[in-house]
Amino acid sequence: MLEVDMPLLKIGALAERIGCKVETIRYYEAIGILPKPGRSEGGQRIYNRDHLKRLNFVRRARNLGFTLDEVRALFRLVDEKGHSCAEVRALGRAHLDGVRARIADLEALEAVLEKLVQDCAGGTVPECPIIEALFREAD
Amino acid sequence: MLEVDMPLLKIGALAERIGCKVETIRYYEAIGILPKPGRSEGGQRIYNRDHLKRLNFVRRARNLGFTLDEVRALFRLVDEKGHSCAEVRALGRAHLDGVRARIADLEALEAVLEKLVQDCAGGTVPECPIIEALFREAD
DNA sequence: ATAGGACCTGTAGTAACTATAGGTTCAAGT
DNA sequence: ACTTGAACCTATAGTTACTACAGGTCCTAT
Repeated sequence: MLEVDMPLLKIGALAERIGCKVETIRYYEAIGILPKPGRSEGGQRIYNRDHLKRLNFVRRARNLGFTLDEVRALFRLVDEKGHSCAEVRALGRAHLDGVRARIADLEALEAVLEKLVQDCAGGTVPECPIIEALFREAD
Repeated sequence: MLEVDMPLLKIGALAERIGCKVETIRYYEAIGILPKPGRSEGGQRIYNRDHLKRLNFVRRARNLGFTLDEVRALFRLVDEKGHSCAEVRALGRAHLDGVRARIADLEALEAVLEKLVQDCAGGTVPECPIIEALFREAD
């Protein structure tokens, strides 16, 4: 019962389970996002349930748009005892603010592009309003 | 009247005029986005009105979220004779579609984050709903 | 004449991976 | 037991669009 009875995975199986590339897992290990796993006699990485959970955490957080630095911060909160849920929420809220700012930027851009594309009817390139708009305001 | 009577700028003045960094201009030249300018006797870059207009074009397009590859494509349409405005519009429309897709993604993400942050009340980290959500669905 | 700011080239660093090269280990089939 | 080939290993380079050095040269004003 040393470590048996839990699913031990090699890197390929882990990658498939999580739905990411093998290289990504090795990359996360190299930059210290994931702990170094044990190795087989031949030197191949062997992962246990903990690694699986952590990798899953990282991928879910990444899908929510958190940066790896933010993931690191989240892990610190999880691993060091004595942190409050409020601290986690603060990180989440800051991230949400960033997301909203990006949405606003993109929507402004969408409006400009929409107008540009609408104004562009037929004609030839020299009079194309999109090109005009891009060249405009130069000296 | 060889080339006099138009404002000749050194790289620093050009950068200031456009509002970008000197290094960015040299970078654009290195990757072939901007044509190589003339040089002074001492070897310093000398820019004319054409360079100014092109750099302005690049920066405006970048601000609208076009990639440098898209800018290259736009320049090709401008420089090669015989292209129609419709081709430009097609590029613009494709780009607009990309922007809209990104907005949709971010809005979905916003909804998830919003819910996560709302559910997170007080308590300690082990029971924090954000952390729970991130660890969940692992084996 | 000289000080120092602007310029030069070339290289490395950023984020978050992805891809390649060249070599080893493992598991299945004969 | 042996062989094949997939999966693994390390290390390095490439991606995007810049930014930031380091170490040296040029220009301009005093």
